[in-house]
Amino acid sequence: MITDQEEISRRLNIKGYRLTKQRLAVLKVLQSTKSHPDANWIYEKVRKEIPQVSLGTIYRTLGILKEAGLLRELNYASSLSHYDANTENHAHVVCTNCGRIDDLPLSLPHKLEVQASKATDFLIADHRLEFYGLCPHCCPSSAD
Amino acid sequence: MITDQEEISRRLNIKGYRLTKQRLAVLKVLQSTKSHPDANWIYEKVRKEIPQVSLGTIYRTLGILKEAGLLRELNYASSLSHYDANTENHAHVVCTNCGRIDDLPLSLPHKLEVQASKATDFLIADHRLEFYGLCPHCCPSSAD
DNA sequence: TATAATATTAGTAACGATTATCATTATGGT
DNA sequence: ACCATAATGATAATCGTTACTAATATTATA
Ligand SMILES: [Mn+2]
Ligand SMILES: [Mn+2]
Ligand SMILES: [Zn+2]
Ligand SMILES: [Zn+2]
Repeated sequence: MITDQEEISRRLNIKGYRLTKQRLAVLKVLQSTKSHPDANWIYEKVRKEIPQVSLGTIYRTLGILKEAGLLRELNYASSLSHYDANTENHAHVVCTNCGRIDDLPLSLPHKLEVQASKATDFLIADHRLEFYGLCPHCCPSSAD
Repeated sequence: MITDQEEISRRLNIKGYRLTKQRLAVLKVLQSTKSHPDANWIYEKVRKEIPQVSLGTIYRTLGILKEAGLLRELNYASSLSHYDANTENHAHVVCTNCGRIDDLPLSLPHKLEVQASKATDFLIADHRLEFYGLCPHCCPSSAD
């Protein structure tokens, strides 16, 4: 998670973008949660600080921050996108019932990345590892 | 890939669905390709056999076949869903430039599944492993 | 500091993939 | 054949996301 404002600005500048208060606000909001929120959730939070901000700006900003490598976009079957300020490679668990997304302190062994590179003629740059199941609240056999 | 018609019918019946010619046609089309197509591609193919079929039926059918475990739905950042008749757990490589999706003959080590189960209180049922990069056609350094 | 060039924004309209609705048709069981 | 129910085709509606545009802010230049 990149929190240094100079570094944030630098990363945006590389791609030809400026650091505006809207962009910083979006990133701060995303960095303040562990919940992998969607664009609308971020919009509602940013509005508290910048009431006249528009949802279009949120989407535009999320795209730009992603391009600058300051966040990641996650999306799941037939649903909307979720965003994650943690740009380190890490796995997720997704509840197939309620949509809750948690981090998993787990990364793909380097060996597997190498194996993948060898098995294809694609030039691999990135990967995603996700587990699906039921969270404690949605698990029927649990008395939680 | 489940090709036996009795088995297809059985799997649908378990979920309370019948095997209709539209449903069989959709599954056959999907099973005939390795390209992980989207709903519209499937629609165009099915139309050749059943000209009056509607796109709504394609979507409805894909949902039902998925529920019956006869196909998988894949989707990627801010894009439409793609479908895969191979329901075995296997990894994919996705070209971030042109969208091409290839299979990777690679599966997640069981050890990692166990590790994931231990690291969370979710009840894990499934997972997805994907690599992102550039296919040979989109790779600038390649003279292909 | 004025001025010009450019980037960003808010507001809103448009888009497009997916879902829902509903009248009609097909299917399966008696 | 009759009935109950499931599935279809046609079409309308939904909704997340993008595109457009005029106004505003920022940066570069003189
Ligand atoms: Mn995360
Ligand atoms: Mn596949
Ligand atoms: Zn849940
Ligand atoms: Zn490509």
